[in-house]
Amino acid sequence: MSGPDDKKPIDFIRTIIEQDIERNLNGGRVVTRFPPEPNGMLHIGHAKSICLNFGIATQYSNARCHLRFDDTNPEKEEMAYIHSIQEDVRWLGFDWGSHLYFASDYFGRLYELAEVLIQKGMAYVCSLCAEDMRTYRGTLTQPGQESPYRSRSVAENLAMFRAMRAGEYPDGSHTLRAKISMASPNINMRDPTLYRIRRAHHHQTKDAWCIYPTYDYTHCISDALEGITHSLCTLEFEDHRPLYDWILDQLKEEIGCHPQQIEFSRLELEFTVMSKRILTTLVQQRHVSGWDDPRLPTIAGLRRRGYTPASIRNFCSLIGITKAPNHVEMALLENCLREDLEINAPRAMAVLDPLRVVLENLPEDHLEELMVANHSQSEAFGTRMVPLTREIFIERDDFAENPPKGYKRLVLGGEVRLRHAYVIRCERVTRNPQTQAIETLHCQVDWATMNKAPEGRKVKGVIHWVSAQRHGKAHVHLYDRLFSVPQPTDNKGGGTFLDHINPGSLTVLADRPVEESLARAQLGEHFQFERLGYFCLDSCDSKPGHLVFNRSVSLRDSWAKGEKKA
RNA sequence: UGGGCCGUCGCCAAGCGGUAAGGCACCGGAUUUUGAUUCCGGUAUACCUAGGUUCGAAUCCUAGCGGCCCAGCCA
Repeated sequence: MSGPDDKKPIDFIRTIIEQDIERNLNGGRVVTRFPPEPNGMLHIGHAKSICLNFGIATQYSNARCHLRFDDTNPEKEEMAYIHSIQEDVRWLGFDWGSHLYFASDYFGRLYELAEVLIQKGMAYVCSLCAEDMRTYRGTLTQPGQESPYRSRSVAENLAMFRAMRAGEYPDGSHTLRAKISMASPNINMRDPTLYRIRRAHHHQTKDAWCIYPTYDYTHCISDALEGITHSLCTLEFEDHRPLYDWILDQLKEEIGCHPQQIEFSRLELEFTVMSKRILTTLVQQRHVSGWDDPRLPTIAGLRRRGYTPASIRNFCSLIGITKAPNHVEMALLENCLREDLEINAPRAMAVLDPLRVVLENLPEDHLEELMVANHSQSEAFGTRMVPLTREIFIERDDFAENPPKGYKRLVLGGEVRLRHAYVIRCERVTRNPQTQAIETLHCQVDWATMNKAPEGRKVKGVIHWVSAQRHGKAHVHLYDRLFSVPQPTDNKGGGTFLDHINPGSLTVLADRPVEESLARAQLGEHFQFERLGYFCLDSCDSKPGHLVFNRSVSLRDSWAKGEKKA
């Protein structure tokens, strides 16, 4: 791995870790973990966490990072996500080596430790139904009430918990709860649930269990069993830290390892959503084509859109790690991609809105095979052949009848350079007799201008083109932001995120002329279509003979910017 | 309104008592066969506000103000 993402920034978490290393805490070892729940696909917010956790593991000498599936809720989880998550982490460029774990690996140990808690009088079986438990919990401002089952004897608790495990009770009839304090101002400490009865088939443990441990009980113990030193999570778990610590404190003799939980703020990106629930809704209600829809901030979507692992890693490095709420602009992400592809994408030409041009001083059968550079800054990209013929296509907005001030492209009677080829002059236009729309431009090439500046005048404009007689065809997908407002989930004035979906987020252009060489493009391969943007061959819809290009990101366009202002 | 957390340029973000880094965005200008890239230059007397401590405060203290999270047998 090389590139800008190698510059490791020092954030408050790394500062803590470096202090811990210096003080020889944990024998100088650093063990982190990335703990996804397999109930959806990963998104750019997860990438932030992945880059943090795995980044730390690669950066310090005595360090490693585990991939652990937090699979304690079988009803919502699927095997398919377990595969896609691993694929995404690997694609981002990270490796967990042999350290692949499942929280469900620890179900046996977790159960034993629950009995230990019961024996210590620190947990009890509660027979309140869900609704009653909510009432007993109290509110933000009022303390809760103790469950009437709170004082069951150790023996009774043990017997009942064993019966729960043995399947002697119906789903939801009892829970195992920690005995902490119903008066705690922290609601998470008001006797939180540790185990619930759920007859659900688990993707890993199959039907071995009918009781499942909760996140709060499972996570801290899983961390401790794996010898995690720094358990990094997002801010919403800050209120859970006292519980994380409480459980491990009770089990000090049994486990003897107490990882440090440190929280950082989650990533918010403008004009999109990061909530798994909302992403799932968008997919299920078909507002997008699937989890890998190129408009989605999922790793799969970004990959299909044309984002590169390096660009995403660089982005994660640039946004930093803090506890402050942050809403990062899309422009930063886009810039990271441009920065990568500017150096790494070969160039090609395509015309998205074609206007026919006849080069009248070329013979009908003119065929000039131009060898052009695949990258004007780097010879390593080699060359390709681009055929020049009498008829070509140029971009419709590269010609103007009434040019705005400062227009550098083609006008009637004016000159422009055809990229990699000659300077041409536009002599006249012909129109559609019905609509009066311009149909064809009639131009003359200046033979003296191949690889040479024209004599006695300056030609400022350069436009791209494709032969009308020898070209390939491609469908081109143009993407815009999925939502029309910066924070689609902020609905203070009523409504939902669905009200902010941008109806113009996808534009499909069919059968556009592209240069012949693109027929050899590989799935997922990146190109810069000169003067237009970066595109990548769609890994899903593209087939041999049927090219589909996704626009990953447009080029910067200071002209369009000025135009908009005028 | 109980508890937890946060507040430095339009957006991220350094800074940890010695006089406001950097990136993105934006605005100029140079070079350019991509109006791209590259290159130069500009952009917070100011760090939520008000007091205080100090020779000196974004950094320490006090009081306010604003924002985010928490009442799943979700994670």
